[in-house]
Amino acid sequence: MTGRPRSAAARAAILRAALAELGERGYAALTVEGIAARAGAGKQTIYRWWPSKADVVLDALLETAAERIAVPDEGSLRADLDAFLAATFSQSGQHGVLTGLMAQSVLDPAFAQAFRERFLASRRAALRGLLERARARGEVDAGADLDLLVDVVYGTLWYRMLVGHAPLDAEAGRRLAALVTDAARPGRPG
Amino acid sequence: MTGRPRSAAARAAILRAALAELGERGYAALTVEGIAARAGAGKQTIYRWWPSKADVVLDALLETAAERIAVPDEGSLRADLDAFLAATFSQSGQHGVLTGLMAQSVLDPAFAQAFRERFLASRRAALRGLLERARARGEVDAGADLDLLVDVVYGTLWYRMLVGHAPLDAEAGRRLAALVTDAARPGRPG
Amino acid sequence: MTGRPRSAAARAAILRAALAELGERGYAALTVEGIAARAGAGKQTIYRWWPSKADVVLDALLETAAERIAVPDEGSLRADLDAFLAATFSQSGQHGVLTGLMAQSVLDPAFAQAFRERFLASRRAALRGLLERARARGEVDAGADLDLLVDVVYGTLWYRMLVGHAPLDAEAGRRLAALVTDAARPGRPG
Amino acid sequence: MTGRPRSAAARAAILRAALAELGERGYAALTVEGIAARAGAGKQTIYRWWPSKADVVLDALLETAAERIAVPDEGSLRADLDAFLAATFSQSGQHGVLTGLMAQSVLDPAFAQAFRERFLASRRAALRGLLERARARGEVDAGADLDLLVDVVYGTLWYRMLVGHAPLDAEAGRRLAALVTDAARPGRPG
DNA sequence: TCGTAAGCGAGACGGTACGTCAGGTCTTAAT
DNA sequence: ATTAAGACCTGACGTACCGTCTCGCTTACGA
Repeated sequence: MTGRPRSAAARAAILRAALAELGERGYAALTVEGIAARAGAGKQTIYRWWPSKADVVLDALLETAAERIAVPDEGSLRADLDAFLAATFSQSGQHGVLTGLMAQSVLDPAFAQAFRERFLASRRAALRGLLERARARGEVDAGADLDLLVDVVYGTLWYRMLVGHAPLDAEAGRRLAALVTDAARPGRPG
Repeated sequence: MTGRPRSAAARAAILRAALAELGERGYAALTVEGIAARAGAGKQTIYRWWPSKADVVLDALLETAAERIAVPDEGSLRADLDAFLAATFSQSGQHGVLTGLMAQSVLDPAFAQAFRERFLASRRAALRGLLERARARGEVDAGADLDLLVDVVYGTLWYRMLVGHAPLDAEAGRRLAALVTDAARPGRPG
Repeated sequence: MTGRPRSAAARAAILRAALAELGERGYAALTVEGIAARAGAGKQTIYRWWPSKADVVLDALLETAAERIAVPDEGSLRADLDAFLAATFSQSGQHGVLTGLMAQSVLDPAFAQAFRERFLASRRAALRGLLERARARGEVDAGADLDLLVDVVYGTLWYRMLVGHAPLDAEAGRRLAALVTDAARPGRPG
Repeated sequence: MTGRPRSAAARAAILRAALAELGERGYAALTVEGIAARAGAGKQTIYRWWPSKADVVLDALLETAAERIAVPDEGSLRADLDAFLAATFSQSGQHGVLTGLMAQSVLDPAFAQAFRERFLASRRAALRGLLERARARGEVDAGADLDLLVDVVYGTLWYRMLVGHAPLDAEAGRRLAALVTDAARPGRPG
């Protein structure tokens, strides 16, 4: 009736192997066979629990401690945005993984939903919370479209990550923070 | 010594087949074999002239008349941006193709360069030209980071195209145009 | 310390399921998983008691009442052989099972021994007993190689079952009985 | 229109590899992957030309020079049969291959037809030709069922090969030859 | 004008990975 | 201790495409 319970060891080994393969070979070269072989797991065990290799990577990513979202509270919108973007930009080692997941999300609608709901949404919520706090302090126009502001910030980040035509460094973060702070200020035209 | 020249018919048939497959099956299901079969061409003919299937799609896309970039000149930045975004958003039928190419560009660095230089660059240049005209008219701060503004506009567009969490309609275009116009206005803090 | 005794119900369900699968799908498609699923038994229960799926089938076969060996005693060798072959041929519904077991016995030496000792041997002994009785009556040459005669009879049967190039009907039985009766007669050259 | 022609080298390498794997591991352990790997061929190349691994083995077997059928002509039925059986028994190294093919032929009807028509039929025809010659010489009863005689000979051989309960040596060949010669003699009862 | 060099459709080739199936082993809770 | 359930590792299956390679056949140049 009950059956053998799922092996936590196998799950951990698979997630660990996925990250290792990602690091060594990159997202494009990732294969289910490779992950299974490195994890000492059967392919079936992967297919039993994850619909695609991208879901494995997503789970692995979400379990990484470094993935915790920093929500700064510096007292002013500008300082908060600076800190938020600096924290986000500092994880540049994961750009390859993130863009790989975004690519997969384009190619596989089922994964797109998981990616949106389990990864992107929490980051959007964090940034939105930051903006809402600023609005409560009167730093953001009461009628501002906060979702659009979130999209402007993350859109610019993702666009540069994906296209790679411009740097994602501290200076870029400061300029983007300044632009957004200004665009959100009270009294702007609607 | 010269040999038989390249067949324009084969080239056209291949591009046509690529677009047809794209339309019927979507980017993820695209295969070189499928394109060749539908075009009545040999696979070798494709590999002889294009390094990857994404390059075929890119060529096909660039040859589409609808792909011509509209660079409006309405007399004011706000009106120009409105028109520019409206024109861009109206091509929503191609979102699947565009996001597919972006995905491919993540997975294949060689294609990424082609995509950046042959597709994205000209669109960025068009938008930048629009902003430069506005700056010459005094509608944009002299010290504004025009490249950042371009990234903000295209970043937001691509982000919404890729994630699909928010609409890309006329209203969204107007709000984005308003935000950018305001952020670029002279006298804003740096 | 003795633990739960073997479940007769499980054993019966497994044998029943094996026969049912055999009938519906044929020997080649038989799987331990399929038998277990249909029997509502665990795979382990099968592996605990039978070394291979063929052994399950062998047990199932040996338990079938129809499998009882008819050893006729009609008073003459010819009549006995006729009856024996007629009885054997009449079980033509089991040809698929029998040839399946013979195939398995080729592919698995461990099963081959079980098949030989638990199934084939008793049938050979029955036929040999029939011939010995005939020899005691003087219908068979004292120096005849009874084992060879048994092989000739069963060899011809199995060959036709396996190859399927010629019928195994009443007429074929009579001809074979006549041939063997004649070949075994006293006074034949050695 | 034509396409690249089939590679004779690949075909030969595959047949050679199949025989080598057979010799080293036996029929039961034969895999398409193993054959492909040893032949340095792609699996698809095997699947393109042969419906199953057994068909590969059959082709390999038919190409072996040692497989030529010896049809002796010694002047008398008894001597012919002795020679025929001796020649057949001498190829005992191939028993494993032959029984493997017979097993496959039980499990796969499509292969059964190929095995019957391309392998068994020619051997049956050779033996039948030998018996027909004897009948023309008056050594075989005019009304004898030659097909039954062929089945008796091959049936006995196959039965001993498959079951392995009795030797297939020169002495066994002589006894079988004697039995068949006697059973076929003119004037026997019908 | 005619050879020849390259392009062309076709399709076989060696590979890699896919997602599935079944094998035989193991680990639970329940009996 | 045995059972049903079912997860586990293993290994082979047959398929899909990859990118390369030969074929026989055009086609247009240039000697």
